[in-house]
Amino acid sequence: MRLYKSVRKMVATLVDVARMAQVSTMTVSRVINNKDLVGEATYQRVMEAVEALSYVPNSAARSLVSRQNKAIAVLIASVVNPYYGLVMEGIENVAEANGYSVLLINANQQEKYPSCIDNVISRGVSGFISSHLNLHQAHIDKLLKHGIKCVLIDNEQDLDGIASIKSDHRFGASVAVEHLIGLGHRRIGLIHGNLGMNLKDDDHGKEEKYSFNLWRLRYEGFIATVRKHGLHIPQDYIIQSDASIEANVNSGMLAMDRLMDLPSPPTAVYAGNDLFAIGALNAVLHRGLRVPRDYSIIGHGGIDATKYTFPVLTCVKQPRFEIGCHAATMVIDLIEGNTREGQPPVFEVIRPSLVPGGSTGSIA
Amino acid sequence: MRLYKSVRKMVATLVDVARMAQVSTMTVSRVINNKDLVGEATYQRVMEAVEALSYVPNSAARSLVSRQNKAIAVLIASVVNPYYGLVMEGIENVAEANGYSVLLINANQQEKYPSCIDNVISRGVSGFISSHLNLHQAHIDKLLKHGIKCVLIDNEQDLDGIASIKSDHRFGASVAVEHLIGLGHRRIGLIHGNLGMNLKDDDHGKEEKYSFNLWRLRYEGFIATVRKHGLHIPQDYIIQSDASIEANVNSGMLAMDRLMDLPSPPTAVYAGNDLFAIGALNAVLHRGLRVPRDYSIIGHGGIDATKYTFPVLTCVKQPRFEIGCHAATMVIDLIEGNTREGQPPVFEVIRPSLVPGGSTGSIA
DNA sequence: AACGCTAACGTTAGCGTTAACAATGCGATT
DNA sequence: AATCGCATTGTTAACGCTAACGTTAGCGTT
Repeated sequence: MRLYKSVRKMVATLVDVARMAQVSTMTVSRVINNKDLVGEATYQRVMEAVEALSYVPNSAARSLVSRQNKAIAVLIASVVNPYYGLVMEGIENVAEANGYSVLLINANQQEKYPSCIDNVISRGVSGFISSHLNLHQAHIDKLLKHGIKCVLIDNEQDLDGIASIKSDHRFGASVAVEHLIGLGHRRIGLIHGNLGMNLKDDDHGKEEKYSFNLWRLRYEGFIATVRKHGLHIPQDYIIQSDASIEANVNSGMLAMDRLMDLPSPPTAVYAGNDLFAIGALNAVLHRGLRVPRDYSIIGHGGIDATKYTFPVLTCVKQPRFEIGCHAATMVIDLIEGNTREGQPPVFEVIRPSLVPGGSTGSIA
Repeated sequence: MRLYKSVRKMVATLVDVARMAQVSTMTVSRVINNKDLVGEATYQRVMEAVEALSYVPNSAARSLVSRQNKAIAVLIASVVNPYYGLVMEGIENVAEANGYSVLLINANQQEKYPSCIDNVISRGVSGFISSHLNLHQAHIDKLLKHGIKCVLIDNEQDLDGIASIKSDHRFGASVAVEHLIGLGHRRIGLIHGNLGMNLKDDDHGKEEKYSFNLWRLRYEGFIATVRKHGLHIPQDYIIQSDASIEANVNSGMLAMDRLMDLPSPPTAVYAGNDLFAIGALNAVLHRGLRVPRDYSIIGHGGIDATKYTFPVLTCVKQPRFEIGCHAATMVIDLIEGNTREGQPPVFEVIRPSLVPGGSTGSIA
């Protein structure tokens, strides 16, 4: 006789419940899954046993047999980035409402992607959401091969046939600029991040064509809109800054300083993200000037911090919560086969909207 | 002959790898777990097969047999709360470095706790961390009964014998007040949240004694410190506000307005959290007054938003990243049995530190 | 009365992995 | 040469659960 059970078994299993309720394990299984027909009396007896033993189903066993574990892996670049909070919240909400769990995975460096992907596969999750990463076809293919349904949020590259959600950054930029123009501004500055052109030819990047880049899209939206209104924007009104999470606000300040130092500075600035905008705002205040009296400033993103500034920052807001909800709904639909077979993958574009604050005003 | 395999098997398993490498499954298992001795040649052969089949171990099967799934569940009240970001980051970092995954669970309402706990148990995680919740002994007992190791971060109630991490809120408050007194302030206001006394006697709360409440501790720290310096603080310098995440900044503004309207207002304010402080700051600026010229303001927490204000907010900073790291290290130690059997559970107290900013200054 | 039908429940096997033990082979030791 | 020891690999059963199918009893139908 082997001594497998040396570690005393402390947790009740289906077998224990079955024994206690004097039924077969299958009946217990049916009861706790609310399916098939089970007699009323039996049902009660089983439930009592479940209570008495405080039985909780073992999901490892479940997913082993069902090849589904009702979990969704979420890959994001940084938990700290205030942008993701609401996205996560949206995902979590929908997931929870559908009985799914969320596996959070930090993919802060591109080199880590492969191991993250393996991790995801190994965990046997049913669904996968990535947010604002730069996943390649190969990564996704591996996931798909393992039967994992994928949804991408604002992936840098366009990937064929993968369900995805994108923010309409170009549109957002145009909303911002239209707002400023509507207020009478004709000299408008732009602070943006890395446009993703002229990439260094490193090993990974050689064959990549960035068909999607947040900064370039916002830049293009800006240019298109000012052009549409026939405004002439001098080259030195457009400043590229460091958008890394650590530098953000600071580089916004530096950029604004440069703009204010121009012989003929802009009267309004569209900052490509909220932290730039906050930095710009602070730079103005630092000189003892006022917003929006001296400069109007508008941000893009809609993070909470925009509500904490004085004056409150006007910004273009991305519906982050909704994006998260959408993404989760999409994966779950994919997992549960709610989408018709032949149908092409969902490909949603979400439009941001203007949130008026106190940092923009009519030109004097 | 049954038709089990009707869904074509698309993912390679140990058996496939074993067959390809002409060895037993056990040998493959040994190879991928890098343990026991495996011959060099065999090792290579197996690894090749693993590569060729792009085999990824099935963690459901693993955890079924090992009763461990190298996952840690993290229960927090709100993903959006900027406070948790860095805590999560710390947890994630340590977890990942040790091969653990993080299961994120949103427990935004106290009524949801039981189902969250069941969820955690069902998922069969090895470890459990909760952050800033109000878990009861019963919740934890259920987890422990199922062999799940628990660590609590700033749980509202003290629970016997459970490893936990606490911030020294009282000390933090004293640091803040000492800082203000050091600058010459003698009329100091306090904005705080619900002290958790005089609780309504609802069904759940009848037998509860809150031995730990963030706001009360900070309040006590404030009182003790001003008393130590022999300062007289009139009752109307102390304002209780709504600290819910939605109201935070606004209620900080309202509170500061009330303070400024006093016939003899304080010269400095210790706001019990950063968002209160930001609100207070904005209230001052709104009146066209200046910080710290007219009022000094200090916050407590150290969220990123403190760096975005103008002037930058002086605050007492809780080492959130470190707290997360600690918590994760503690659970993993518990899980892997690195702690001696007889040893009492770890019970750590973390002290915050002052982060000087521009919102506090010497009294005129 | 023989039949079929169906609701209610039971049996069996298998999901992919690993712990425990067994077996093998080969050089070294006595 | 027989024995021992060790390194390496194999065999078996079990983890907890559920899909697929089998069985039973009670009912109505012809």
